[in-house]
Amino acid sequence: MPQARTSTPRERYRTQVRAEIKEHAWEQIATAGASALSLNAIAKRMGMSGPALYRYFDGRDELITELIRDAYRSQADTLRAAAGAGADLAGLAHALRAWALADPQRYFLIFGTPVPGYHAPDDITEIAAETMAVILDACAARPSSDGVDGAFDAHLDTHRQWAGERPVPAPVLHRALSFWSRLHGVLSLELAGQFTGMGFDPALLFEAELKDLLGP
Amino acid sequence: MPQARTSTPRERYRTQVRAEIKEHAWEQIATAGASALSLNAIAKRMGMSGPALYRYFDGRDELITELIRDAYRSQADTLRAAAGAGADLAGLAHALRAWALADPQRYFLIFGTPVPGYHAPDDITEIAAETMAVILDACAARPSSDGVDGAFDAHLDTHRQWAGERPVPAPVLHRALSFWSRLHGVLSLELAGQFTGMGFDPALLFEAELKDLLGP
DNA sequence: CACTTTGGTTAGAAGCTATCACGAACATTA
DNA sequence: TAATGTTCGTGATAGCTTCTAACCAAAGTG
Repeated sequence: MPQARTSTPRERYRTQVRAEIKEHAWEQIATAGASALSLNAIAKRMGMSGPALYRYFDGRDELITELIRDAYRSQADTLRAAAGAGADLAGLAHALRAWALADPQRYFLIFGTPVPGYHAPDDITEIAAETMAVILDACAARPSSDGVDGAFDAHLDTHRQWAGERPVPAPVLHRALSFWSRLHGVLSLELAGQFTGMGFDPALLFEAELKDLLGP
Repeated sequence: MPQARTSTPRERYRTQVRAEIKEHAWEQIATAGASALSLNAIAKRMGMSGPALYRYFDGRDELITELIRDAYRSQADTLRAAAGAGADLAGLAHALRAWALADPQRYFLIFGTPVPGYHAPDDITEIAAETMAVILDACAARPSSDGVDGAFDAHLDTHRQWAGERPVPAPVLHRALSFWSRLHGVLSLELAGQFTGMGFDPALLFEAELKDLLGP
């Protein structure tokens, strides 16, 4: 059990209110999108008047940054939990898809349209690296041909600092990037509704891409 | 030559002003993103006061819808031009990438974060279908095994209304969807800056994905 | 020349973010 | 217990946004 002595009643209240604010923010984002997030609306729905929220967040940007942080953390936790439960690459893919479908706007908060001026804080890129680490480990666990066969593999062999200290062969790095980008391709198009009206089942396209990814 | 008699001076003025408004809108979108598009700022930069723009567009939504329409048209024209110049699937891929890199925010206007309430007008989906038609034709021009090999191919064989009347075999439909989703995967991640700081060249990942797509 | 349509203006309503100054509740210390 | 300091919430205000309404002038039309 964590030591509860260092948390004064005021701190507890503060963190509780912050959590409640984020709760309402998520609800609002899920229904109207991140661009329609209104501090005023959140405040009124919580029974207090506008400027009160500025006691808890420096402004709209800081709130959104915090939500982005939580989204990254949620994604990393989900994949880590799946990997911890013994999931292989296919299992990770399904976990990722379920996580994305559970809240599409949360997915787009991470992978959606970038705001030209915005630069994510360093700790966020660290959390993103954790997600990548889970994928990399799952890729390394799969048998693969060790030969460096393509120009990209040769390039990756000398540009691998994003993989940290892991001594994985270049084809594994390649597989991880393909895994990420292909699943993101299907998922983002599906979540954005680009497949609606086309008449086929996006889940089957996802499975087909995954099968091709893991296949021969 | 089109008959110029049906265009009165007033109509010419009107379309010219509309074009100028869209010009400024694109500039603003490219630098600050679509969410930061301000009718007021456009008006002031054009030397007239705010509400004047409402003579030309019903509101912000209609302007953005018009920009989205232009973006789709630009994409379709680009791909059609490439196909007309004899480009194969690889050529189309490179044309698409160049088009996306030329204006990332234009790409995200089409494929970026969807606004929950928004539904595109019918003519926009028609233009999107034109783009798909170009890709489908290029896919059909490639030699491919005719056997229906996967569950998804079987599914596509009975859910193919999105391909119109084209009598292409299911594997070709499958190839077109993979082409679209995989290239979108790499492109959107690159344009969103998800690869920055990782140290490898996104162009080479794009080439690797393309090669795998066209390969054996 | 008179009349209608069109383009532009200013004024204003309603909404948003964000800052400021003040009062009230709470916590801590003398 | 009393005094002091910190934190929370308020209303007022500035400045921005979209968008409507009322009005005026200019351009085209009978």
